[in-house]
Amino acid sequence: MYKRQDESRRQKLVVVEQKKSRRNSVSEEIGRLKKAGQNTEDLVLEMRALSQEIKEHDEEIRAIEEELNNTLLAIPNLPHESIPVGPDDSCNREERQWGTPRNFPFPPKPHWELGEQLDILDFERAGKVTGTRFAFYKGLGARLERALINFMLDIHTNEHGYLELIPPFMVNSQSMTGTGQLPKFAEDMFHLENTDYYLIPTAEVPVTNFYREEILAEERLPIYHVAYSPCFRAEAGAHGRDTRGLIRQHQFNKVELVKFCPPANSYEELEKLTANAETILQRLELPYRVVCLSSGDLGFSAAKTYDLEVWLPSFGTYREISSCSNFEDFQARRANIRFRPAGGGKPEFVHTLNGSGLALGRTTAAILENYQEEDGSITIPQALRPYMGGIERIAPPKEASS
RNA sequence: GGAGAGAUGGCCGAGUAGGUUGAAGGCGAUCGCCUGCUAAGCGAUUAUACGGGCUAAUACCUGUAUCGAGGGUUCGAAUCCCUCUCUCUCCGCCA
Repeated sequence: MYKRQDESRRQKLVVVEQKKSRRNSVSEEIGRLKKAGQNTEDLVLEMRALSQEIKEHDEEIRAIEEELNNTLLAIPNLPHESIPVGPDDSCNREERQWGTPRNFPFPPKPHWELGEQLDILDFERAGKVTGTRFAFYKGLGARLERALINFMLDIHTNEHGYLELIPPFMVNSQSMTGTGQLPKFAEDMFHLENTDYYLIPTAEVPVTNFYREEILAEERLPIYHVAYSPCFRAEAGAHGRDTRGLIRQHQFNKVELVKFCPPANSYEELEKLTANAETILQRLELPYRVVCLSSGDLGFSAAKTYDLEVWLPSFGTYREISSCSNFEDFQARRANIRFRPAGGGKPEFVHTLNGSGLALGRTTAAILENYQEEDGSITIPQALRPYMGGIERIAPPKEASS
């Protein structure tokens, strides 16, 4: 199908290019003849007809290319051979576990109850001010979220070698197409009326598109970027799922890791990127496991994905907190991001990777739940205390304030 | 938001009465020469993409396209017309 279209396009291209070649040379000839004062009427007439033909050919080719392009944009990426094959998440493969879920001598509360009792989260007023699936962070809750953002950014920039970017939080449709959100997933995003702008669902979009339409010198690779951004997701089709708490919001914060590298090392880079994200959970001493998504659970654009799942006591399960993927050249083709091989030669597509390092809302939820005490207070993880001005504990307010 | 100016090759910068301009000149870069070394000097080369041919080939030959983007006029457009985008200056506004 694709092959046939492509061949027909190429054939037509040859024909039209021959005609253009003739037009160019004859036009030049006409110029010369006119200068010499000779009659050129016949040639002009002939060229008029030829130009018309060329116009028709160009139109045909354009139509074929558009059709071809549409076909291409709707095709998902090919899964990597190392991932488990299966129809859905039941076939995902657990790679490893880290830490041991704490044994609570009391029934652990869900984070939204803790947050409301501590007066650091306010879902009700967010519902009034905006709507469902939004939250206010308040007092030490806001402080905790802010501390986590800085904590993550510092580790990734200082220890893991990522260069920080603060991206635009809106992007145009071309960028959304480049990373694979468009055209297929338009309903998952917030589109700004009367514009070509979308609120970003993840910093992956602006950061990956940073190098769109560029040819990078191979010496510059690999490129590592880390970016904090809020993320906006319409969560279409998620009615009734995770309706309470911070797990599934229309807006949440995230620190995102993005890599660009030559094809040869992209799987090595995926392991490193995943390990970088894991570091955050380890420093926060949050139990988690790493899962390799099966072919059926894999996203549209990814070739291989590791999910990091953090332990949430009130759920009694692990929940996704980071998703680390290798897109191979899928995004690079769409966004036309290439590199020139060190030895010279034709530009090749880079491989792109990204992963959350980490999603903030879920991290906050995990800290509240895993570090809760019987009286409803929260112990701040050791590693985070410098970012909290030395605060060790978030205690319930003496009197209910509002 | 109002008024004006502009967008040319890695960079700077020519080129508007449409016709060897893929594009002068300069800088930079590369190669060679020269020179005890360095500097200077001299010579040559110096865009990219996509096709076709020939191939071991990213080499070579050849075609097409590209002077912000898209469309139009014309036998022929960097040069004329329209639309859009972006940049700059002034005013207004604003964090």
